[in-house]
Amino acid sequence: MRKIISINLKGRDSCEIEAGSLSALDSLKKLKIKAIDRVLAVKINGKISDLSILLNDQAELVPVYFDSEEGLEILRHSTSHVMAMAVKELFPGVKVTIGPAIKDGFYYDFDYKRPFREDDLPKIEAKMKEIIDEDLPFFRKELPASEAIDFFKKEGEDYKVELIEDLNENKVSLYTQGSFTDLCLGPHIPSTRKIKAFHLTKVAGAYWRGDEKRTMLSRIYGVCFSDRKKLKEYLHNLEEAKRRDHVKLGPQIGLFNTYKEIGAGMIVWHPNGAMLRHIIEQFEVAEHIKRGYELVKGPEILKTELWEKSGHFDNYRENMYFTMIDKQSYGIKPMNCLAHMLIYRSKIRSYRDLPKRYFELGTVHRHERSGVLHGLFRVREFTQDDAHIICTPEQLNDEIKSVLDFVNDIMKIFNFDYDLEISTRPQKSIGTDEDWELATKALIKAMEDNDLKYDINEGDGAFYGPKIDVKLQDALGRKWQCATIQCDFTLPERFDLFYVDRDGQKHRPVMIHRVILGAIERFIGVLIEHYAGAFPLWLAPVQAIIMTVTDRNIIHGKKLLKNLTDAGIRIKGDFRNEKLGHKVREAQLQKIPYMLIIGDRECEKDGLTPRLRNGKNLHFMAVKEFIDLILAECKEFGNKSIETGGNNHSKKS
RNA sequence: GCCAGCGUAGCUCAGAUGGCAGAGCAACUGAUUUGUAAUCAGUAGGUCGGGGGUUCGAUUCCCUUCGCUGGCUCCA
Repeated sequence: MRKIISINLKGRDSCEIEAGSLSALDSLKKLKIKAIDRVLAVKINGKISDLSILLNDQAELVPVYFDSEEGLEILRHSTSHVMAMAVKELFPGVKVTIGPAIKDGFYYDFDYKRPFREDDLPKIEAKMKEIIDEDLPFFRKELPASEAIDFFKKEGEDYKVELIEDLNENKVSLYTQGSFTDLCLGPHIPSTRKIKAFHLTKVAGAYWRGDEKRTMLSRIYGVCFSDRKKLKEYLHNLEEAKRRDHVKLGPQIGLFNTYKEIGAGMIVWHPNGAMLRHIIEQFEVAEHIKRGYELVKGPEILKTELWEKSGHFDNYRENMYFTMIDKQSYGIKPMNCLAHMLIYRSKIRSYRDLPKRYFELGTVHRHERSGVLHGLFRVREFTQDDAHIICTPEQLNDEIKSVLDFVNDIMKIFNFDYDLEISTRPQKSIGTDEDWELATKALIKAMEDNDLKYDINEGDGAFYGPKIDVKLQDALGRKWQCATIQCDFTLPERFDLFYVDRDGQKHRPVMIHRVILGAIERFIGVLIEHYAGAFPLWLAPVQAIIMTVTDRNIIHGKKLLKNLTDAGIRIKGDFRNEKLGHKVREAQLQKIPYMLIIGDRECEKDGLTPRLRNGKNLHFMAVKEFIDLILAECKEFGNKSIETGGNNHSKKS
């Protein structure tokens, strides 16, 4: 029996067709949508599908275009299938596993008798281009799981068999293009020629199903965009990121270095970097004192017994270093909380004393696995701007809220946008379910009270409590975890912390662990890349450099050097017998904000002419005028001179 | 820790199918006295990351170790 159905473009044209007579693509054509060749898939009543699907029921259609987020995901996923096909043709005996779309591209994991190498990529890429030129259509087929298992067994694709068995579905779908068939939910692009711009970028090892106890597979990464221009743009951004790379830039501008004779993951701060740290640390101390924190300082090593008591020994041992002193085992601290607990416990506390807010720029050591180390971002010794707030359960909400405000204030000063995530109870953890629930709710409530939007990160909390993680975004839009706020009911219990309440009875306080910048090392790494080494004046380790034109000007230059140093300006002098252009070039490469040119004119009129690092010259000015200029600029924290694109700090819309 | 790649002067890089190790910049010395991204000349600089092996001979081939890079796992 013929059935007539009505189809329409969401909120627009509609028409009637015979059920099962037209594919989604033909229907879209019939509805005369724009730029049909840029459509990759379709949403049918909200559900995303292949264009080849036949319409059997009344449908509201929304075309999915190439450059939409969903379109790109489909395109990238299909490209991964094309890559898998190319690899199978080039490397007989290879087994395929999974190959999803990811940010900017895709990957596919393979099991082959040898891992893939970078120099395999051009061959694979060439093969992929052949496949794309053949314009092979993607076919979808649904079949019972058992049949699919038989099919993949025959093909020798054991990983696919395992995947289907674990799916526990009666029916599965397969996609085929040319000689290649893959287990896949879809949807896919109509045919391979839709792929216009891709590039294979790197090879890497990856564990089967992310489990380090299972087979090491060989992963190939690629990027893929809707057109060549976007691909070029992406590659250009990579170059830009390389130009800002703190691992290279840091040593070049005299901030820090690493030394293999000292050891992996250990940072040595050179004068400019030590100055930068000092500026940031001083700033932080002042900000904390302003907000009612007290400075404290714990030792670097504490008895192992204490780490056993806190739960670190059971839950964090692999990351800790231990040493023996007089037959006593000690652990080098990986966190700062223990001493803070004992400081609290050193007196009987009344509810009137709470909250106690202990702040420490605490240097910790963690045994990070060698493969994860990277520049300042992952190190084995680092300093946290760490505080522990011990308060009554009633105060918890307000305290979390004020920490969130604190984070917001500081991020604004450094000109960072950020996102928030709540991480819940992990597998390996201590404490009761009730406490975890209570703590998690407290975090959520504080976020909602502050009208902040957040994501949930299941099972990603610390072993002693859930946390709010702050992911800041740098000038290139990359995200970094820095601040974290963690709620803890367990350590107060383990250390038997209490306060005496109005009722004269002992009660258990709650503890918040929190950092604002996180690890100073990582934060400085982010800053270097954010500013490309050209720090705003208040952070610049060297704010200005005096450069003389000839030796006649040295006396005046030295006088200025003293005046400006006395005024508290971080200044250097370049009195070498070099041409001015040479001195300018070097200062420029060092990204020093102000170059103060001193020639005969400046000597006669007793002043200086500043040149900015952007190449602009200011007018001649007296020393006093320059000092005022600098002090005023420092007060702005550089927020006017950098553009990071909008100042949205995660407020709910 | 695992997979892959890499390590030659302070930096950027050449080099040799195994036969005395090179350039530019930086450094140092001298000349030059200079006005906004590199003045000229000269000098010095290396157990080719370390250790072991194969070889008449290793920076080159093999093993091992240290370090770096990109991923995986982990994380501030």
